[in-house]
Amino acid sequence: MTSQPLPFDPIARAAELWEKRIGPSTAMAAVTSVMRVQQIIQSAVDAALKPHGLTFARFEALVLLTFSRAGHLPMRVMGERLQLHPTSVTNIVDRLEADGLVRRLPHPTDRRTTLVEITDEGHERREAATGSVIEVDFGLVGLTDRQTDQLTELLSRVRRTAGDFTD
Amino acid sequence: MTSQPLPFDPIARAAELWEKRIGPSTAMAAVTSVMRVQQIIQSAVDAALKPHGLTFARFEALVLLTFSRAGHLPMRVMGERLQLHPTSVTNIVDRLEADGLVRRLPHPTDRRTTLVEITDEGHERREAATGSVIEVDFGLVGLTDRQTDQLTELLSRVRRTAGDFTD
DNA sequence: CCAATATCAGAAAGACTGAAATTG
DNA sequence: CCAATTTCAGTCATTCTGATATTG
Repeated sequence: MTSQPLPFDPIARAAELWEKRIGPSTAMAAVTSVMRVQQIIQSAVDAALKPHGLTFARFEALVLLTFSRAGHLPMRVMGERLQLHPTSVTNIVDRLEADGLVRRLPHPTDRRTTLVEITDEGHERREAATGSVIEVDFGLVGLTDRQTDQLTELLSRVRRTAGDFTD
Repeated sequence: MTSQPLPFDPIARAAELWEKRIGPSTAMAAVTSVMRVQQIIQSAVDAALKPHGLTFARFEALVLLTFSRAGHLPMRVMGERLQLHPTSVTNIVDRLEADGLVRRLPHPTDRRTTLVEITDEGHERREAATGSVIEVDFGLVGLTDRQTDQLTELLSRVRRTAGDFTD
C-alpha cells in the first residue's frame, strides 16, 4: 500500500471530473468511499487482532458464538448470520478449531449438521481481542457517536434494500 | 454466499447483545455495516462488469486514466490514487494491457518510470462498462440522493482522520 | 428419490514479502 | 553510494464452483 497522505481528497476530485465528463457523481462518490473506508477499517482491525492470532472474520465468528444462548451454533446458521459461503465457514471453523478456540460437536438429533462450540480458551481469546479492537475504535475514526449512528442507519437502508433482511 | 433474507436485522441484533454483554455498540455496529455493504457493492458491481471482462479494480484504473489530462499516468501515481500496492498495479496493468485496453509507454525524461496510456478500445470498454454500473446504481440501493451525499460526507471524515488526505 | 448439510479439490483474483534490475 | 521505480518469484488467505458423502 502506498501510504502518503495526498494534499487533496482523491474521491472529491474524481467526483468533480466524473460530473464534468460522465454524469451525476453521487452514487459513484459514495461507493468509492465505502470501498476505501472498508480498507481502512480492515487493516486497522486486522492489525489490532494480529497479536491475538485472529482475523476479523474469525473474530466475528467467536463473537457470534459468544452471543448464542447455548454457546454453540450449527455451521449453516453461522454462515447465515455472518453472510459467509458454506465453504468459508468450514475454512474459518477449521482454523479456529486448530487453535483450540472452538470445537465441533455432533448435533443431537440431526446428524447432518455440525455444531460449533466456543471453548474456554476461545472465550478468553475473544475477550482479549475485543479489548484490542475497542482500543482502536474498530478503525472507525473521526466521527462522533451521533455521526456513527447516522452511518449505521444509512447503511442499514442499503442492506435492507439489497435483501439482507426484512424488517 | 448464503442468500436468504433473514426476518430480522442481524447487525441490529448483534448490537443489542453486544450492548448487554460487552459495552457500547456504536462503533461495532457501524463497522460491521461498512463491511457488509462493501460486500454488497462489490458483488453487484462485479456482476455488472463481468460481461465487459472487467473487475472493479480494473474498471477504476480505466476511469482514472480517462480522467488524466494527458491520457496517461505513471504506475506509481496510479498506485497512489487507487491505494494499491506497487505489485498490484503491475498485475492490473498487465491484464488490461493483455486485453488491449491500455499500453505501457516509456517516460520521456525519467527512464525509471513507466507511463500507462488508455487505448481507444480502452475508452470504448470503459464507456460501455460505465453504463452497466450506473444501471445498477453501483449496487448502492435504497438511498435518496441526499442520503447518498450524507454517506459520502460521513465517510470522508473517516478517510481524512485516517490520513488519506489533508484538506 | 429429492433436499439439506458439510466437506473437499481445484481455480481464480488479490495482497504481501523479498529480491532484483534499471535509472536518477 | 543511496534512493526511486518497476518487475518477478513465491507465498498466503480468501472466495467461488463443482462434486461428493451423509443424512432427513
